[in-house]
Amino acid sequence: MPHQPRSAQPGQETPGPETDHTTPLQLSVDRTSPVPLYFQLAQQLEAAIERGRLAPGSLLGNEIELAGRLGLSRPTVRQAIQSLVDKGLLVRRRGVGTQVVHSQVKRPLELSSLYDDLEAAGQRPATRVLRNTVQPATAEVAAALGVPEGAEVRLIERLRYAHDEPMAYLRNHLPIGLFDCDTARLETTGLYRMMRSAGITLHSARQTVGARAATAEEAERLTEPSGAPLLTMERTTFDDTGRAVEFGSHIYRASRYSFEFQLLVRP
Amino acid sequence: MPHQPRSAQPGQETPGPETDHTTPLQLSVDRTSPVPLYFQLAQQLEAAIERGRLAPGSLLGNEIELAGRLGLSRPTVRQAIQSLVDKGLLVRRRGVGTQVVHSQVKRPLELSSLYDDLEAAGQRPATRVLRNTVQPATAEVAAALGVPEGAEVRLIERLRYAHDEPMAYLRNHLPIGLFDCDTARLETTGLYRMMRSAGITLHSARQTVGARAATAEEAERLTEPSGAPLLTMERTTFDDTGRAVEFGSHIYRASRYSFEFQLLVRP
DNA sequence: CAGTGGTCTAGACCACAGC
DNA sequence: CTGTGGTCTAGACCACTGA
Repeated sequence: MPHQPRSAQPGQETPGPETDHTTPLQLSVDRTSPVPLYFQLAQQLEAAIERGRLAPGSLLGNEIELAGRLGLSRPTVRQAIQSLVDKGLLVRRRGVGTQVVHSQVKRPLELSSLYDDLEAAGQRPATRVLRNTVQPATAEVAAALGVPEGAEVRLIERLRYAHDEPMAYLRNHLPIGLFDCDTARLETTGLYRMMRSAGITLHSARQTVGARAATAEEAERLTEPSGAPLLTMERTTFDDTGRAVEFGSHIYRASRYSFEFQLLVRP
Repeated sequence: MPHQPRSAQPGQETPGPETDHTTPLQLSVDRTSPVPLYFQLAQQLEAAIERGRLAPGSLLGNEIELAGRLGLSRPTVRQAIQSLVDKGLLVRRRGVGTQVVHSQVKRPLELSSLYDDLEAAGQRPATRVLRNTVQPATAEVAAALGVPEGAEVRLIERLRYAHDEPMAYLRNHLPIGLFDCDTARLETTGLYRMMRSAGITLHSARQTVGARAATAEEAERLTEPSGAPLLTMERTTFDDTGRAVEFGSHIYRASRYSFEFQLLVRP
């Protein structure tokens, strides 16, 4: 997600090799594969767009013809196209056709953990677990997690480092019994990765991002001067059944971090 | 979107009237209506969930039976259900059935303008346009908007007030000719509302949120003490064809604002 | 006008969950 | 085992776009 080291520059993407506008595009499906036909087609179209074989703005050819060419039914082809429309890669216009979206649309950023972000950025992340206990939920935590006030919840406090420098102070509350919350594993990986490997399917998160000046204690913990601007984030994460699986209340050194994310308009 | 006055409290939702778990739910479609059948069904299901007539976790009844009851085909019913699954209101489990998600999932926040947010929060927003000109695009702006460097783009600088107090300093770059950018209208409404009424369909936005200390000039403009923490936001907004329609670079008084938004995991 | 996507039908077989 | 959703087919008619 969303978190990005300040140092990371949004590099300009180099254009792919010259697009071949003559051949109509090589597409085929494997009916012996367990992969759904619509999914195979969607993957191939997405790859073609990605590689520039389908130029931005170019028409895809009508659905009937595409279905005939692949030996598929029209609904199946439509399902493939629809999945790419949902991803924002294609646009359908009645009476016109289906075209590749103009300009390179960057793919939406994933809901990843700060740990993964740092690792992907080559920042050599490290974690120090300051606390890993079970406590009764305060009113705020109970409301966020949807548990009764006073119910036991796990509290985890961590310092996240990159290149041996503190980057963020992370405070998480989790429902107990959801998955094994081993301190040793917490030190070597991210919370979301632990959840995913426990079979939890993350679905959405609601966040509030703000800023404020660091207190003396916070400043010391993050090796910032007192009063330095901090980024604050509160996040409640939900799984695919709508249950809250995590409530976090974090602070980041604003001098080192900013959040990057993609918002989608829900029509 | 995203922007929320600090003062706004996320009020606890009061539970609806007692759910009737006996009657299977009143559903019907009007075949004379121009509204698609799957959409009518989706609306009714959504309303039922909203009103608590369908309790969280309750099963919806299988698709075949539902189709039979409504006189619809299964694919049509599936299309309705799928749209609600996409919205995060329903969960499908093979071999189990379709159930309403646990816990009230808040609906994703919209990509609205700061103006709309303030207005919705009863903050009586006002805008002062400081600048509304056409300029050659800098490298950064050109990259964000996908236009050649040096091409003419519109530059708008605004101060946004709430209750007669400055809240944010907004700086926008827009492709020229996209829509009429009248200064008078800018003072009485939001940019996104102007775009929408010009027929532009907003699709997604990519944002970066950070924080830093205010410079002397910024502090004065926002009536904050020098060095006060500011929230910074850069945003590029895209329409449904993938074209960048706006690039903004804004600062907000951290003492007054935080951003709230919802992230969705794209499977 | 012809061509496109938007919607809808009435079937079919399969994979997986839970008993 | 039964019941569920997941996938797929081969048609159909309509609404809109652009020439």
